Amino acid sequence: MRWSQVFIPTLREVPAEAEAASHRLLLRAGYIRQVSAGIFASLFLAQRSFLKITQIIREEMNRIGAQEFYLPALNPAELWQESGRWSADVLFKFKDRGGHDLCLGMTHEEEMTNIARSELRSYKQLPQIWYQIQEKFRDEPRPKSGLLRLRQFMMKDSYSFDLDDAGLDLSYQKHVDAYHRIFTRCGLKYLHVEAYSGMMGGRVSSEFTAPAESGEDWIASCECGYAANLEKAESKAPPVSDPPGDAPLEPFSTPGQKTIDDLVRFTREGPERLIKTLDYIVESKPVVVLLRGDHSLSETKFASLLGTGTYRPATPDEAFALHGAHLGSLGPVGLKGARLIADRALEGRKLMIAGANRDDTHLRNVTPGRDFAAEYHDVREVAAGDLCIRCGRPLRLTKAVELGHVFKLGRRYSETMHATVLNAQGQESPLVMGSYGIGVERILSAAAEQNHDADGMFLPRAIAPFDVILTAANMDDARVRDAAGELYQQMLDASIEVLFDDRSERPGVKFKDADLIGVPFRVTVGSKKIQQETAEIFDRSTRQNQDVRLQELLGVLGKKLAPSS
RNA sequence: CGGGGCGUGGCGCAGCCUGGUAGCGCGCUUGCCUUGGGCGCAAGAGGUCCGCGGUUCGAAUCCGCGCGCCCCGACCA
Repeated sequence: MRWSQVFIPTLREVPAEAEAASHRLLLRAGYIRQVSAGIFASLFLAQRSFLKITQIIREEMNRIGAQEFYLPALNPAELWQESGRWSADVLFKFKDRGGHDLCLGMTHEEEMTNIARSELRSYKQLPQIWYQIQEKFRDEPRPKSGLLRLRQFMMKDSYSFDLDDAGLDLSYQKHVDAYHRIFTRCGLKYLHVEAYSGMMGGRVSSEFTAPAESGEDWIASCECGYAANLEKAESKAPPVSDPPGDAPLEPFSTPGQKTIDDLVRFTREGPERLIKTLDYIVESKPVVVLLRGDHSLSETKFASLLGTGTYRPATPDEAFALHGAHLGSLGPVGLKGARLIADRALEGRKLMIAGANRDDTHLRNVTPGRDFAAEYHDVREVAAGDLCIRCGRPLRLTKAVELGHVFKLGRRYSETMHATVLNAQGQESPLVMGSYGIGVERILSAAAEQNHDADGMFLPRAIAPFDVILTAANMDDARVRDAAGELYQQMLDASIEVLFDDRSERPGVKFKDADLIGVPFRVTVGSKKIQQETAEIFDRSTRQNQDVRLQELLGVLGKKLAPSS
């Protein structure tokens, strides 16, 4: 391709709305333009990149025996009403001219299951893995960060159908293997982490995430290999020492001391010596949660434990009705009429401080187990400084972009949608399903996040729109023009994907653009060096410049391109 | 959905407080010049000042109501 003939609208200045690095860069480099919140047009460079990414995905999916489909995004309401997801508020819904309810698919469990149930009859047809690479639509409450959270986006989603759990385990593992190959081939730094499955999800799920500044997920990881999404991550709190011996409960006056911070100042005890009492109303019943003063509740763990997402913090009036005291003096001792859940970090502790359920009063020497009985569960969010549950070393917390999610769905859809096959005994048996997604735009965004500097991007070769940019420093110099033209032809003949910058711009402009757009190598032909029959090969990621004789250039370049191909 | 910010040629911004000719830089067009890191000179083109309503002799500017976009939080099958 000749730059003079293609559309690559690079920007010198950054549009004000772009904050995330990948968003800024992809705009400036002329990859994308925004149409509306969370809706982007992919221009020439972006589309080239996406085609490379989807090709890698396709090859690796095909390698595990998955079959590519193409399904409609436009769905009748009935399908979603049947699965129970019609009420999802991120689902785009509307009516056709006949007044029929329709929606745009946000994933394709319903459609895939629908095909499976009407076509799969026998266990002998299993296992099946079906996938597609298609647009998904989600009415996100808050689209953001360029291509990182979109309302319309491209997703590879696959679905496995097995007769039993053992089969599902196998299909799941195939996907995990394929995903490792996909993200490795895309040249990304990534982590495979344990994930929270969501209220509607199955039992097991894990995510592939790319550490990046603009990521929305927090990942806890350890040298020993343990890694989990913060929603799911478990940890040991560093040990805390309580006073020795034993002592009876002792109320003391704490006028006006309401928050943990207040009490820390007032009592001169550390926050880890306090018990934090939180009241929730769960499906109209009160649930009281106890945490260490310096810990915070993980709402996903809490919801997961409750088995429902229908809960809210209690109002001050409701808390008063339950405890006989106002917020700020609540505690577990003597509490009746509520389910009492304590975080595991309180197990085995003693002589702590908690609210007395009397206004402006707290209790000293509160000892879990002796002074109140609670169910112990892990309900707190991992905090900086916590230790790995496997090996005891300190956990790292990293921001990351979720690239892919693999789920063991089990029978959630096959049961609600009656998708069964006959097993070897001739009995109807619900299909055991898995679902597996990859966000295509997020791969490009994560690569930009991970591979950029002040001047622009240096994308991994496998997903960069071109392998090489051939820069003719001065098109008015006939020797330069001829030599560059010849090199261009040689590269085309060698199947190197080359963008020939033949514009009659000043060299500075061309170098700036070349640095910006994410092509891994630049070959520069200039007036001075052409007289020595040499040109330069510039490695964008390392910024190493190398003079190479013209007749050797193709060979040297070929070697540089080879390793990652 | 709560909090904050912004909306003025393609992009980045000033003007708004204190109402009276719509401006600057970049980009774009043409000519000259220059040619290894966004060069210089000159001449141009390009604007429903987000929309609607109100106040006023007069509104980009003041008031009201909307809409859009960004950020933080909530949410995220």
